Amino acid sequence: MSSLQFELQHTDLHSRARTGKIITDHGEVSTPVFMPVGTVGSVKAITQQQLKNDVKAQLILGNTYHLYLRPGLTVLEEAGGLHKLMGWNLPLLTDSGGYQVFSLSGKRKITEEGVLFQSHIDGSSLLFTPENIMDTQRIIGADIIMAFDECPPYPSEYSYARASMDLTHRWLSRCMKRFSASPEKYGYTQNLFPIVQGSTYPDLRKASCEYISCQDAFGNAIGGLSVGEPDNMMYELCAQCCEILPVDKPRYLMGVGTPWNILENIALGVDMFDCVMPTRNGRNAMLFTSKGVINIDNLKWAKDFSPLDDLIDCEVSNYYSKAYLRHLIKSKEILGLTIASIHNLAFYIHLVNEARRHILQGDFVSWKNEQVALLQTRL
RNA sequence: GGGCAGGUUCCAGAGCGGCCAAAUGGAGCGGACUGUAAAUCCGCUGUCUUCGACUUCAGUGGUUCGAAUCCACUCCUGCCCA
Repeated sequence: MSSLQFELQHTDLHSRARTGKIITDHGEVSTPVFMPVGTVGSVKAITQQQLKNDVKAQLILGNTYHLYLRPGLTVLEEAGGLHKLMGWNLPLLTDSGGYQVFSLSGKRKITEEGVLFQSHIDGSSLLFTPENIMDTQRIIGADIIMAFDECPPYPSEYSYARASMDLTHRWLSRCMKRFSASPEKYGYTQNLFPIVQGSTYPDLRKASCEYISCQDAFGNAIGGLSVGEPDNMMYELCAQCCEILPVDKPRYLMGVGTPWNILENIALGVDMFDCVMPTRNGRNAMLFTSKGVINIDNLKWAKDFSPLDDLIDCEVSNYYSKAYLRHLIKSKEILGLTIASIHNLAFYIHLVNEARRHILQGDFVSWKNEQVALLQTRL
């Protein structure tokens, strides 16, 4: 079986930040990369064309739990996979449903075998196991797929965190066994990323990173962060993980985060990020811009006819004014959701591209420190 | 000119003697949101510095221990008849 490729291009002298390239059968991805989240095969409120042309996304996410429920396996299989169903010919990554173990904690029961979910749509019982999650991700057909894990909440007791991590590790073995025993369905390569857990406990994180590193996967993910812990705690744990995880493999920090979170974690050696924040918060009136954070609902933008952001390379951000977007959002016009989502995603991707440029240029740390302060400004 | 029905806090609209600064919507204002059960959710929305105090339910004057609620008149609004 062939594998994806990761080429590490350049490592910063003053931090652990690096640039690289992931090569998949659906194209190349420059890292660091931010991946928009399209849970059900849709980055909410925006089209695939907008994703390519305005947002300039290189890779987007789908979610196994959600896609399994709708549209379901028969549709996905007959379509020839998610790429074809949704009309996205660039790389895709699917999360396994491990996050739903966390976010739908009131609707599931964890056992050694797997997780028994009560469907959030119709209440029916569904057993997700490492094996059937692999099978489902084969049918969805993303270029990168994730191991089935448990994302424990913050805070978690040590004993719980340890047991949860061990379970995730046992599930990983089952995932890898099933994955390697099952053929790719659509003639292109898929690769499985294992996920580090261990909650907020350094010794557990260390153990998990060491365990994960031994699997010799194509890339490795850090899970269980950005679930409510303070930023500094996240950075410390992430730093620790990046020191252990292989240098020559991409590192994916799952679910992170704010623009400043992303810059800080790039500095620690993370290559891949995804987060719902630019889209969800965009739909809820929060804009991330080159000059700081805007709540476009606020009265003070009502007569601000300046562009959303004229410092980034996005026609939508350069063209529409704050006053207009405020009007759309206040009026609950559907176009407002689209413009806000495109802008926020374009901003995130611009930011990560700038990070790459500064890493290559050699002034990443000073640029990053300046940006981290600036981007948090409440405008 | 006559007959009905009404005038409540930004709007709509409950309340019809004390539990009313006044339900519920909406609008407005503010906040939250991190591998998406989210175009969602949570506050605030008469004045004052909090417990609390004070001024409100078209206006004026009454009845009553007590009135947005009852009575009288006045002023408005809608519909109907001349």
